[in-house]
Amino acid sequence: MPRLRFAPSPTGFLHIGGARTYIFNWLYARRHGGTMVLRIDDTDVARSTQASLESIYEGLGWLDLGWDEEYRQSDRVDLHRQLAEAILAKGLAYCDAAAVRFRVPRDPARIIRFNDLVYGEQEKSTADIEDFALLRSDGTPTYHMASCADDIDLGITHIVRGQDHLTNTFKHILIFEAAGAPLPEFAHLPLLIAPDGSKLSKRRHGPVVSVTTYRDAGFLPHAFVNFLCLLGWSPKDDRERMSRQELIDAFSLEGINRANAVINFREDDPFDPKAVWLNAEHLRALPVPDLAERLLPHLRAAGFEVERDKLLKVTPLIQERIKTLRDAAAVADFFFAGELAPYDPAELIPQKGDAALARAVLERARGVLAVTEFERQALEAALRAAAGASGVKAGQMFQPIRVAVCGRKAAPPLFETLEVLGRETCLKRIDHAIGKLP
RNA sequence: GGCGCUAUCGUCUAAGGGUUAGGACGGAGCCCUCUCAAGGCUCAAAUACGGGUUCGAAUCCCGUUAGCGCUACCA
Repeated sequence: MPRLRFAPSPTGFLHIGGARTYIFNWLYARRHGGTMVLRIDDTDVARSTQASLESIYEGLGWLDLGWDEEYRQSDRVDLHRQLAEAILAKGLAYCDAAAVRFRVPRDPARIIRFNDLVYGEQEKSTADIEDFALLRSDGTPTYHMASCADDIDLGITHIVRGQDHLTNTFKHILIFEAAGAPLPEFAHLPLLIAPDGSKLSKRRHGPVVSVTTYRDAGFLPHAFVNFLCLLGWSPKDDRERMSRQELIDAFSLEGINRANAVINFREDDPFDPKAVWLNAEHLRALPVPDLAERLLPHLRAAGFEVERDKLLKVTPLIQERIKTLRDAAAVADFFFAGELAPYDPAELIPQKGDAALARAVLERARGVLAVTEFERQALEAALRAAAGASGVKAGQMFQPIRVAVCGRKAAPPLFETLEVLGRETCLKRIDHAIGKLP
């Protein structure tokens, strides 16, 4: 059974490139009934921080992609050192000052080859590889040493990682050979880059590179994972929105392409429009109770008092009007706010009408709403009839009512909205609106 | 500098010798409609450049250009 690993170093926040690497490893492991290993590569004690370790757990936890085994390199230093010593004892490395350095066989030079599952046949002459450190002068293992020793010890069969490691792989093969270990399969992933072609960095690009930013912005983890999968990989059949199971079933390393992928964010629009669209797609596909449950914390965070029963009624009205969970606060505010935010009374005036018409319509509507059953069909019938009797078009009747009860022109369908709001609130808001008119 | 990798609409991608170079996002327009959405339809938009090979090249080869990576006792 294949064994995959994700080996982040806790020297910064989990960023989206790392998340994508994890996802591809995870997908491959699940696709082939393998094991997913999380290994924290914390050999650089000086740069490792607890905060970034927590950000890794936080980010991976949110993605909802579990791992099966977990290790920390700092617990395994003896193992790394032993392998380094063994290589030294075989005469394949030498002491350089106090450090131990691998002696790359250059006389005669030989060609090292491997077949990358994404990039194909790779080869490089040892003449172009310099001797590299295995152990630092303080005796601690370097990344190359620790990583290979662990990959061997943990029985990793597939190393799937960023393309920035492609040329390191030749060094790693040398270590595997020196250790007498079988070679794993290698697959390198194209990198995620910024619109200007530079690599993603927290310093230059800000929070958009951090996984938790997407969580906080109201992305669904399954949508976000779906989006990341589509960067550098495709199912080849035009599918875009895919469930977890569909991703697992369709995933293959051979389907990954080789060019770096741009994540399309801008300063004034920090999220890739396709990520936002895909999120909206997943949002719409969610059963109402599920969506309501996810909306709840975001609405409460925005300061609204929200009861579950009411939210269950509001959710279907906003489901296709929000692109992120966080949008709900702005779209559904009037359902939960005790008092409407101030709005311009001019909004109450319908097309081809004036303030007098608005007042007449609202007064008429008030009369109707005072006596009609608060159920969408009854409301629609009664208000349409009222419009006809007043000699105004339905739209001219509905618009002032909508603004009066919602505080704005863009809102969910009117009759459903009235029904959810209830008679008392609607009458109160219409009275208020009439009062605002000159 | 050396070594390596890459190049299809603005972006993500499909097509891997024969297609009007397909889809999606985003953009424009139309339809639907109580507003806003959602949905439907339509339009604009690409094979980096130059040489080969071939009856035929986005696709294979070479070169150029550009971008990226590695070249640490960072990972």
